[in-house]
Amino acid sequence: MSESFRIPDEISISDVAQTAGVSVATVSRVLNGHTNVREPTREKVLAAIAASGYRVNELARNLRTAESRLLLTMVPDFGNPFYSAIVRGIDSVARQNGYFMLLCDTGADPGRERSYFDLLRGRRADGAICLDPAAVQKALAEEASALPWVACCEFDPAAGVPYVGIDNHQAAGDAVRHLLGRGHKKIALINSGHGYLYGRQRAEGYRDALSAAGIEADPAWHIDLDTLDYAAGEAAAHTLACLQNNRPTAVFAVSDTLAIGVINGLRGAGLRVPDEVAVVGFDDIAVAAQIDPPLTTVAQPMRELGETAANLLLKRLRDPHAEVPGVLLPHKLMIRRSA
Amino acid sequence: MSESFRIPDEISISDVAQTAGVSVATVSRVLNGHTNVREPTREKVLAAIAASGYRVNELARNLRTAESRLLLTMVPDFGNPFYSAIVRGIDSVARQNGYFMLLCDTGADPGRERSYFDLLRGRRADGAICLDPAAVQKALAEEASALPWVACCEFDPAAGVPYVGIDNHQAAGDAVRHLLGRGHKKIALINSGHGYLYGRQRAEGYRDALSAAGIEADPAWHIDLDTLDYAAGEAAAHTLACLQNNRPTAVFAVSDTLAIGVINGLRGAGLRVPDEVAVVGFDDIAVAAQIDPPLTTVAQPMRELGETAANLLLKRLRDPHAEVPGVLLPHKLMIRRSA
DNA sequence: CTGAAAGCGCTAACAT
DNA sequence: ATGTTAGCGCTTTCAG
Repeated sequence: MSESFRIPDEISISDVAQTAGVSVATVSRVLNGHTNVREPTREKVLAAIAASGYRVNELARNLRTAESRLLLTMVPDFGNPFYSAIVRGIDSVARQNGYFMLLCDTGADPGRERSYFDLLRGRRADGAICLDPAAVQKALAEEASALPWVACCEFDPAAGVPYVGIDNHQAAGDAVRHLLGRGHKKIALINSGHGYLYGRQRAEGYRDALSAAGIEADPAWHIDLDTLDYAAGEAAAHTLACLQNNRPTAVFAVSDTLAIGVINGLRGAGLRVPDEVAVVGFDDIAVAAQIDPPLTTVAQPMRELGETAANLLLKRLRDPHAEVPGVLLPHKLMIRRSA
Repeated sequence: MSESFRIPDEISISDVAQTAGVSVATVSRVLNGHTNVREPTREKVLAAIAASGYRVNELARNLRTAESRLLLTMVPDFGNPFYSAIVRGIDSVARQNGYFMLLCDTGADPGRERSYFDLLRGRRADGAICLDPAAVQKALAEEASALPWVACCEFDPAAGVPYVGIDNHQAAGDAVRHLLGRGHKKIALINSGHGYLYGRQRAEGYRDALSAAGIEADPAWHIDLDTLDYAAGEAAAHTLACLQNNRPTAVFAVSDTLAIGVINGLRGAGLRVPDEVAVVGFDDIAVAAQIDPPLTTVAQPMRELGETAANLLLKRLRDPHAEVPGVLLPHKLMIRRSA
């Protein structure tokens, strides 16, 4: 089972030093690739390491060097495919720069988010990227503002935290104008809860595009949801379908998951998409192009969003005093068959 | 470099001790909730902590206590919704037991998986749950077998690593028998690459169910893919659709993402589901019930899978010598409209 | 080129 | 009840 009751890897640098017949300093030098070690010595050390199966205790190293080379990414819900492409972008630049990226699911809960920020405070991670709702971020804005983190997708430009995202107001306007261009005048909005900044911005974009066209929306067409589940979208569609006398002919959902649920709900209510009701979504997640009819939606540059966020963070890590800008990336309307 | 440039939170336990006029031991005692501290003393310490904004350096604490209370979960691709429910199960039991769970995306790459295992070796995490392909796990089986980890969904019963999963052979058989029961005799199999154990097991389940019914499958109906992308399923559907003289009337895909792609591809080829071709998937991800037609699929108990994996790991952490069993959880065929 | 020694921030005996 | 002290395993001056 085991040596004589010590688990195999209780070997420390001094054990290695001893069997190699050198000092711990020398072992440390070869461990870190320092050049000032004579070849024979280095080889002795390497041999001792190999023979013992020694592994650096990163905890000790991190304590000494005061860095962990770990980055955290916090998402409100990693069940939402929207985040995966972003996270992959973050991961790839982190990796290229010698960092590990670890993902945390906060469930959009301030308490949980806070606990992950504690990993930062406790020096167990060097920095973080937060995709949580702006409201959640705000909950710890003051106390966390000194911490090395950046906001992605959701951000408060006034918070003094570096961020990257898109112009949601404009993007929502583009979606609505596309619907307008197809002759729709009765356009519903299916939005997420008020915790999300993007929700407020897209709602404004929707409203502004409508009023610019001289159209006034029926309040009954404006539905606020507290989740982005498919099921929530489905339920919203039923609500809309029941508006007998004044049913909208189009709906703009602020998330593809919602939009997909809406299409399903419409189908359940016997309404055909896009003939009777057109639907446009937001994000352009992978499955959006797979469903029937393929979803017209506003594509976010997900991978670039992630890469940019990671680069901003890295920059901030290199120079804590650097002015890190907020950046907005371009979106793009993907016209498919649902609208 | 620093000294005069110290960032605000360079405060250590001894600073606190000093301003509180006590020893570091006492500060440590109140930090850890030990009872043998007089109330007035405790209050002095608490005040000093609050005044300074002091935060425990977890790195130092971890080094001293030799545990990090961090758990790692490695997935081959967190873009696949199948994993999110499992991960959520893991997360919740980890949290209940005072552990943080952090997610790693290995991209099914042995090199990356290895680097995450290094976090374990370097004592930066206490344990891990691995959902990677069995082949990837195997790549480091020997060297990693001493490490505290468990396998989830993908596992090699002979590897000596605790695991949890389902009976893939049986589950695939159930799917195929359902198709058989509907009168299908020409049933295609769309499988993932050979790296996945579940792929081999489900292929066998498929074959066995078929031969038990006295049916021999045309080799052209057996398509192996090297990804689970929607697009791959779509492409496979086209291949199948082109089998003019001997086109299958049903397809069993080993993943819902594949099945959804297949349905889309079939539609593109002008074939109606389920009338002309029936489709059954595997996993029962959230979107499976949303598409048209709703997908018939084999549901895995995803959340329980995750919870069980976490419990096995925790058990192993508590007692490294405990015999931790392999466990198989029940699956369930969800009959919807696609087959 | 190599070693001795200090110390990162904390916890836990061991004293008092 | 509180303080003193010895490390956890490592990196890094500072000497030689």
